[in-house]
Amino acid sequence: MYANIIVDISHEQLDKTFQYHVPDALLSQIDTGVMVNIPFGRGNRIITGYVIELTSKAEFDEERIKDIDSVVPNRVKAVEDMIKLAAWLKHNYGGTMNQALKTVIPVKEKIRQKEKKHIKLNVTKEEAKEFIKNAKRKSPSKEKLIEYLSDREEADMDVLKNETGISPSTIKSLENDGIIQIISRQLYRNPVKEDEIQEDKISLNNEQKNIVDDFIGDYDRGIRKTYLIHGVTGSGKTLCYINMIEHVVRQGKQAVMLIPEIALTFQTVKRFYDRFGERVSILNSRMSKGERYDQFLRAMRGEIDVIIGPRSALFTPFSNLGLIVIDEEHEMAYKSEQTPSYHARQTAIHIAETKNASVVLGSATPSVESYYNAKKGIYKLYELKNRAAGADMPDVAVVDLREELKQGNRSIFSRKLKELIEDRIRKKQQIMLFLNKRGYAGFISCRSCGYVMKCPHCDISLTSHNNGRLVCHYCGYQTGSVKLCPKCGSRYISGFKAGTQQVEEMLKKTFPGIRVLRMDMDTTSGKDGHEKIISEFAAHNADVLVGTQMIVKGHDFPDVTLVGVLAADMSLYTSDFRAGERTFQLLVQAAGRAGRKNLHGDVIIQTYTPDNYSIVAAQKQDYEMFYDDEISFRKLMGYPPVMHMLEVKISSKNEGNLEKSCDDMKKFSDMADDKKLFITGPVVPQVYKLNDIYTQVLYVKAADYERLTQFKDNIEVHVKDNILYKNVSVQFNFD
DNA sequence: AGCACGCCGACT
DNA sequence: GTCGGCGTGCTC
Repeated sequence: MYANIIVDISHEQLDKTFQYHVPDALLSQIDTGVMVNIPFGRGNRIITGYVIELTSKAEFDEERIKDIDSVVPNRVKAVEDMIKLAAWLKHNYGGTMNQALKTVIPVKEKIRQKEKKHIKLNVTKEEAKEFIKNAKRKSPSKEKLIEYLSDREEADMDVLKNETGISPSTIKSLENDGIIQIISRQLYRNPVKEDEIQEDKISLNNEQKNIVDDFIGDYDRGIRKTYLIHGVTGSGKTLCYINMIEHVVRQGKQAVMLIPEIALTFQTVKRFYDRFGERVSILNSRMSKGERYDQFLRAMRGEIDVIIGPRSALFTPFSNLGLIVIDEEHEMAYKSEQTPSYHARQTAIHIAETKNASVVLGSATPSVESYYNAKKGIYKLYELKNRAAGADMPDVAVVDLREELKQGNRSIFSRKLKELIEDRIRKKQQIMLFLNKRGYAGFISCRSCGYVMKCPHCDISLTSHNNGRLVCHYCGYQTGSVKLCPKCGSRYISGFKAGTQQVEEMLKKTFPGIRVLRMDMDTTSGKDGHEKIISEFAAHNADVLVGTQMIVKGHDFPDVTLVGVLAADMSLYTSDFRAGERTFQLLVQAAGRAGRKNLHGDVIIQTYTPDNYSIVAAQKQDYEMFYDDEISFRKLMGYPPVMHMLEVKISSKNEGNLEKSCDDMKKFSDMADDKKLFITGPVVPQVYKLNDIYTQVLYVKAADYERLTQFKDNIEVHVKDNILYKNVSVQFNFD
């Protein structure tokens, strides 16, 4: 038996696995994650490493494989758990063990940044120079180093190496001579700090109290399971989470609170600080890797009880985890886009099982998966049906844009929306307009021949921006505007659908004097662009906020009493099986922005397809109705959660290679005779070419999830070291 | 990272 | 001819 081991040395060049032989005597003690002592290097000095994989096959010159020396006693359990978790990720989502480890453990190079090494003279300049003079032999390198150090108090090791080119062995040698001193210093990075701590004394209302009490009852009886809180926007889910977490923390356990990145508002953070003070920590994408690594260490040392962060916060090494909360659990952000493409919900439930913790999911529009599981009794379902502050639900109206066109209204604002906008301006209340599209005028097409301007690298339509240039959103490719159709030469080539910029211009034209703020990828690219726009709008520096998805998520503006969805269909047209679900979620969330205090809210949904069930259900704000329609569609088509689905992405820069491997991949279709697997493809997806990389996709469906992971394993084995797959990458995406 | 190998200039 | 400094490359 052999063990693949990662060496516990923080250096990039050693960031790979080494294979060791497991002596029979240790066989019973060795397992994935176990920390071992191994002989390493020419001198066979003993160092520590972690077993990440066991295999019977030697993948290295057998003559040169050494034996594991021993198992380390009193090991750090947290790290072993992390490695086991990485192995689980690899098994369930594919990819290599190294990729899995990197998602779970902060990458090594960050450790180097944390421990900055400095050197300084241990003796006076004169003594040092004397030493060199009296040395038996000349040593120019040492002299250079002493010269360098004479000029300054102390020197940064990295800088010194860069500037003088002095090698480590010179430094080492001088240290042995006692002339210099090497100091490694821990760099401290302080996480976000809140100055004023105010007690959040808002008490739970009855609905919330019932839920929290029931959860606490379960918890104290030792019941650990997954809960789903289905609560309308503004029903006070966060307050429930805080109370649940508090209960768990009081028992000396720790909690993870996951939030979709964009929803991490200052308000939410503050509420947690108010309750838990310094023992809360925050992770976010703007933090440096080093800062994140510090949070990792603080958690490991037991300095914090609660961590709030995006999906990666799941991997915080708590010693006694008691609860994982996932807010807005339906969000797509919980699914990783890189290999291993794990889903935070599924992973959280797995972690909770291994650590004897509970999971609480919360959403106003639960994912179909979660609701399905709740209905089947796998999760416990809690409902919050009322808005906490007592505000009533807004009125939602659907406007048929086809009808508007028939009546001769060719503007992007329906008559009803226009009327309400005027009304709100008069009342000095605020308006949000939501458009699921970025840029000035969407794609450019020829009205004569139908030709669409596309990116030569990505095969997707180019978007026209205000400056007249055409831009590819995927790769950033740019080109000048076109006057004549490149295909038929017609002059009738122009923009098609409205973008946020155009909406802004139309607003200014239609409602003279209106103050508009726009929030989309273009205006928030700056450092604090996002917050700046939010706070300006909150301060009433504008009447209307126009934006894409990001405006419908998480921000509360008490004076917004009108929300307009300009073209609800846009998200319906993306071609994946979750399009309906996403549209419903967006519409409900958009609607949730209207009328939060004691002001009544109105929501206008403009659409070309008013009969679509997602839109009808959104208009009624009826989740059950949406769910029933959606789940029968999923059942009919065999989509998740009823069946499970695996997407195998085969991609390559070389179109020929891709073609060959896809041909080869077809033979896996034969496995479909197995009756439990349904395989289609490989097929060419909508985006065939992206950043000069060609992709084809194979879809596999099965009722049993494990069948899919088996299938994935088969493919991984088949592809490995197969010349047909040279320069071809294969990636997996479950459900 | 840390060690040993081996080149090369300096000293005997 | 030998010794020691110092850069380089490898580690299952």
